[in-house]
Amino acid sequence: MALVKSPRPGRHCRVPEGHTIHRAARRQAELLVGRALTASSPQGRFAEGAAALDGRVLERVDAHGKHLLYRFRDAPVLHVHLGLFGRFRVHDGEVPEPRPTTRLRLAPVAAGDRAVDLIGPTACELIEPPAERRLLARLGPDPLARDADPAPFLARLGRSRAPVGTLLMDQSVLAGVGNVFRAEALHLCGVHPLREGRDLSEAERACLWETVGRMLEEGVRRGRIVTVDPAEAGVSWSRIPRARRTYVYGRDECLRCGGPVERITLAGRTAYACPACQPR
DNA sequence: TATGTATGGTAAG
DNA sequence: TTACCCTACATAA
Repeated sequence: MALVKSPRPGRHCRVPEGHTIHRAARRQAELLVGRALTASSPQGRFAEGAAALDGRVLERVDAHGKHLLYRFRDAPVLHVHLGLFGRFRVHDGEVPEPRPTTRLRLAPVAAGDRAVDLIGPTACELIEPPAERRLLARLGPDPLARDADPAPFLARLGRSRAPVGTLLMDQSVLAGVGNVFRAEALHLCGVHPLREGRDLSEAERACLWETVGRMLEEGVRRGRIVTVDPAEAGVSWSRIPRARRTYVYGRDECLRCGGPVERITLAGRTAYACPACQPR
């Protein structure tokens, strides 16, 4: 039997949850919106779509949960989802040759000093309005949206018999939460992931919404996931060591009480919980 | 060089 | 539930 080594928090922090996507939307809008863009697919799998976008003016970039929608003048909407492996490489100042795995490169026609590369996405496609409506219709409220309404989220939790750990990862219940935020929000609210949604108190459900929202906002500001309270860690945000940026995610011992962290597979992914801080 | 792992999601059985 | 897709990087061999 192989020794199972636990992932060290911070060592694999490139895979995106909602905050990464909102941050990317903001940054790319700064660099690209209002300009005619060249679009190319060095890797080749999006050659046709890139050709349809080439030369068009980008008008806006919207983030919904973990999904990105690029709106061009006189062209279909570009839908991007990074999935587990996808990432952006943003170049501002010097633009290197694209890597062979670059699915899509967007760059202003006029300026040769900036470009956005998309690598390894789960989705990179042009969609028509009906498909866009279907996509948005299957997403729950996104706490990062300006007009976010918690009511549908609270109601779904309140009537579901599914484990709350499964519900938090379900993008139709709540958009933007991934495995780290799931683990950390449940821990901060003292809720065990295996409890049924409908068994949570109103205060616990409200705590989850509020906590997830705070963590996502902090993630957008910081550009990384830090969920521990700096006061508790005794240092400023930027000085929290990598190994202490989460309470239970990826850890063997709870950062708060030192007790063992249990691992449960929920919604196909490893959930982390401290049975002492999060009783069943 | 090969293997294992990852913060995601979909579609098929 | 399972298989599968997508990529980069660390570690083992």
